[in-house]
Amino acid sequence: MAQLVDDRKSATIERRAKLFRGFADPSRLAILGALCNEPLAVHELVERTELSQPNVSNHLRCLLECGLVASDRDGRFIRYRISSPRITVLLNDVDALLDVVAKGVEACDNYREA
Amino acid sequence: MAQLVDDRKSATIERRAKLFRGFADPSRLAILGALCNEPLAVHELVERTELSQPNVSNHLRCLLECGLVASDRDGRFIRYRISSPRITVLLNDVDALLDVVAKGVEACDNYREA
DNA sequence: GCGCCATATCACTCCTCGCTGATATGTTGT
DNA sequence: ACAACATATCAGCGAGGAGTGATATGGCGC
Repeated sequence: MAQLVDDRKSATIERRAKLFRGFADPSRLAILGALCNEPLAVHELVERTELSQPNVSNHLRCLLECGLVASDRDGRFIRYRISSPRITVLLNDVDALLDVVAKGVEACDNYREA
Repeated sequence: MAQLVDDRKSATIERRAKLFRGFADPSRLAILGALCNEPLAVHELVERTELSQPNVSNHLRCLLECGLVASDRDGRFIRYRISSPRITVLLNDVDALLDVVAKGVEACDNYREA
């Protein structure tokens, strides 16, 4: 039983970690940030994020698989949009937390200065 | 000016990404999760998370530098606590988002099955 | 002061993930 | 059907970071 609880707990933690990893990349954040304003096609995302096209496509595939974005075909374009307003909520709360800890986060050199 | 805006925007993105990376690790999530309930000393965290002591200390240093946790000396113990309730808010947001996308996240194999 | 416990630090290895460059698939007009 | 554009896929490279083991520091009681 204790084991069962542990398993459930760690399963939750693993899921959380995996979801956080989805957000823990500047390229994906740039894409999600752009999509929070309006749905966009891939080539539009390439323009705005200044990332390479394969790079954007790769990230979109990941985000799509994870269910963080959805896609609709529109002629030869494929238009992507965020799948849930909860994503926007999450990003806003991160900014709120950054209001408090931004200095520390920037100073922390345990991983590379972005 | 456009350049300035770009710089500001990308600086925001980099900060967000760095903060997300802080949360994007099962060990740190286990530590933060435990601390959300009550302040704990290092050896207590070691017991509950079943991580090695150096490992816990390393993560705590990082979390401390980032300002996500705070510490108080208490005799020979050092008691750690989360620094802001916004962290709890953020973790709740993630769980809320997981309610929607959990299946997709687990299925996504672009990064390793936690 | 000495041993003990609590915590921190460091060097090292391994693994994961992001980016690139080339190429494939698909869709639309003519 | 062909040319042009939009998007997806894949192999390979390179870097960042997590964990371990050994060791150092620091406070406490006897």
